[in-house]
Formats: sequence, C-alpha cells, structure tokens
Amino acid sequence: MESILGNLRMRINEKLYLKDPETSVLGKKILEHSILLIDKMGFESFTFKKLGKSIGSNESSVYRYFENKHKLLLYLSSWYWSWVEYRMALATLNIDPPLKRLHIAIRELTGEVEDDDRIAFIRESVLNRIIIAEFTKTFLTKEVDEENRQGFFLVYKSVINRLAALIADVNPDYPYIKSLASSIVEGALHQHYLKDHFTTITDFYKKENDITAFYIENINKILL
Amino acid sequence: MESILGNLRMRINEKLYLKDPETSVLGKKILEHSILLIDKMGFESFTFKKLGKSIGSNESSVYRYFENKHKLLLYLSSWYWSWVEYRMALATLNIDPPLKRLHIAIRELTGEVEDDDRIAFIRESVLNRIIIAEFTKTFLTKEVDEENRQGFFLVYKSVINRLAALIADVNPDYPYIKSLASSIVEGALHQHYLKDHFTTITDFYKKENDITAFYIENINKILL
DNA sequence: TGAAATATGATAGTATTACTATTAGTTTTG
DNA sequence: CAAAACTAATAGTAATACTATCATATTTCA
Repeated sequence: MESILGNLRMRINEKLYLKDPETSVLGKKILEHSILLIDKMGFESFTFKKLGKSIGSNESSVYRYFENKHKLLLYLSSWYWSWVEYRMALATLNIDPPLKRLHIAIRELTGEVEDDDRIAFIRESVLNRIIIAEFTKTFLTKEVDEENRQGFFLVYKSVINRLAALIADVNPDYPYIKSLASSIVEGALHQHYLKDHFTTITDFYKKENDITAFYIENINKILL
Repeated sequence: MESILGNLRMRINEKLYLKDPETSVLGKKILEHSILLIDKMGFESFTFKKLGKSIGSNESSVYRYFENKHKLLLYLSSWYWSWVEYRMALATLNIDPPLKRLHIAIRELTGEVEDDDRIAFIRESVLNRIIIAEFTKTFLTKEVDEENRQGFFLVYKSVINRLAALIADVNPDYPYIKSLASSIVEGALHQHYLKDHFTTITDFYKKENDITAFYIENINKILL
C-alpha cells in the first residue's frame, strides 16, 4: 500500500498557506476554531476578525497563516479529502473481492462521520458538516481553472479516481466509470444536505441514514 | 394538463422582488443584463453598482426591484426551473409509455439548453450556465431553512417531484424514488460543470455530450 | 388638461469587509 | 544573551452593500 498509511499528516498543497498551521500552537488553534466558527455561522458570515477574536488573538495574526478565507476553506477541504482518502485506503486494505472492496469504499464515502481522536485539533464530524455545506463553493468560482491548475483540488480528484479504480475492478466495461465515481462523491454530500434541509426531495430523514444503501444498491444494478 | 401550459409567465414567489421586473422596461433590462453580467464575471464579483452602470442606469434603481443580489439570483433560478418545468410538461404531454416519458423528461433535464426566442429578454442558454455555476450556492447558506419555509425553492422542488412521479410510473416499488430524482437533477448540473472544468473526473468532454445517455442508461438499470 | 401619483437618476452617507502596513513586545534559538 | 522569529495591537484603505434624500421625468386618471 502507498505511503499514505505511514503517517497521519495530510496531503495539502503548500500554496494554500503562508505559514504551515500544523507547526505552531496558534496555527492549530486557527484550524480548530475556524472549523467551529464556520460551522456555527456559515462561511459567508465568517471573517478573520471574528476568528481572531474567538481564539483570543488578532486578525493580523490569522493573515500570517492564510492569505484569505477562501484559501483557508481550500486548506480545510484538502485536509478532509486527504483524511477520507486515508480511511478509504485503510478500510479496503487486504479486502480481495472487488465488489466487497467497492462497497466498503462507498460506505466510507457516503456514511456518517465520527471524530478521529488521533488528531486532537480537528473535529472531523464538524468538518464533515462544513464539507457538506461549503465544499461545493470552493470550486464554483471564476478562478477554478487557475486554482485547479495550481493543484488545489488534487486530493479531491484523487479520492474520486481511487473510487473509479475500484469501480473498474468490478466492471471495466462500464462506459462512464469516472462520471459514476464523481456522481457518488458529490451526490452523497448533496443527499446529506437534503436530509437536513429539504426533506421533501429525499427518502432520508434526520436520524435514520440509508444514503449508503441507496448508493450500494444503485451501483450493484448499474455495474452487474 | 395543468395551467402551466396556458401562458409563458413563470411561477415566481412574490417575496423575491420588491417590484415585479417583468412589468417595466427597466425591470426587463435588469433581468437581461444581470444574466449576462453574472455569467461574465461570476456571482461573487457581480454588484448592483456594476449592473446599474451596464444598463445605463443606477444602483439605487436596481435596489427598487430587488432587495439584494441573493434575491435576484433566487428570482433567476425560479425563472429557470419554472421554464424547465414547462418544457418538461410539454415534452412529455401525450407520451403514454411510462419509460419513454421518463426518458424524454431526463433528456430535458440533462441535455444542452438552447435559447427560447419567445422570451426576448432572457437568454436561456446563458441562464443555464449561471444555474450550473451558481444555483447550488442559493441554498448552501445559513438562511436555507427560513427561505425554504418562505417558498423560495418551490419551483425547484416541483421539478424534482415531477421527475419523481415519472419514475414512480415506471417502477413504484423502487425504494428511493425521491433521492433518485434529486440526484439526477443536481448531478446533471454537476456533470456539466465538470466537463468544462474538471475533465479528469468525468467521461464527458467539451463538445460531445453524453450526459443524457449516462443518466438514461443508469436509470434503466436501476429501475428495470 | 392638469394635479397627483409613480418611476427614475443622481448624490451622499454608513457600517462592514478584506485586506496592508507599521510598530512594539514576547518567545525561541543558536 | 543577542538575533531572529513570532505575535498582538493599531491604523489605514478601497470596495461592498446597503439607506436616505431630492430633483426630475413620466404616467394616470378625475
């Protein structure tokens, strides 16, 4: 298996930060509290001034780590997808039957997220809510092509391509492997959002979660 | 068939505007040029000041029609989904075989959009690009629940429920009818975006468009 | 027709945002 | 223990997202 399993540092593009936030106490506080604040007030209302205040520090100190809040969100997103990729790789490790491996990967990508206590300053369950509510906005911008060229979405695309590879192991003749993979990853976020805010257009309700079953049942019918 | 076929006025929640833009020359200019401007510069850079200038008018005049640019985008989105709903209803009219009717609806929802010359001040092909790039942002906000309660997303949900009804006609026993419908509507927008900006995670390329085939093939396998 | 109502355009003003720059103090490190 | 690096605080700028006011032009309808 790849080097991804060796350590718990996430793959994050260096151009996303000015100073690596994982290397200092203040940096980790910025990550921890930016997640909590964005979750609480939404990305549009979130500002570096408010973040500075909430960590007993200052706007200008936050700016020394991140150019702007968009880059910070890209950083948190990369962190998240890198963490998901790691969990996906780990969960499918040593699983030989391709279909079983695919199901396990889909479970990791579409299921509920629990906190990972190995990383104290990131609340993964909260970060997951941010990804559901805010991630799509990171690429729906006029700067996508330039930022994509700079590699800001590499980890996200890597997760999708990993899923695509597992799909290909099950049925290499299916003609839309990549679109199926990207549909599942994005669609799962969307269904989670709908279950919390638009219950009349999903079959899922707050507590009970069959989103994983929905995707597994569909992919079985599509590929087999 | 419903009253929707009787006239070409779109179903738009009255709380979305202060003064109905379809009732005046200036109002129609606001609609026409806001579409062109948002498409050109992206929603984040778009301002009422720039819009006023581009129509040879004034910021304050635009504010007399719309409270803010978010409401304007909600207005344009409602207009779009209302137009799609109308086209969907028309295209499936008098088509009896349920599967054929479903395929036709999916073609309307996932295919390329051409301008509708009956409405001079709306360039539907451009509005479609805006929906692909900006619509998702209209509901990924902290105000969703309140705005949903006010009915700002009724037309969108109506399109999805109409698709869900067509799915139920083909296979009423499928357990995830609504989620399948919402996945297709949102997923099609996403795949169109990917084909223009993230070619490594779709099977579709700029010119050639098989997005419709992707959804029809999948839904056949899922439902039959 | 002419007064009243309505619509538009222009300007000014406010609070907030998204920064940049500077400086002074504090902590780390070689 | 001196130099370097880091942090906090403050001030300042341009742009945004409005609100308010007023003058003028246009419409309407009595």
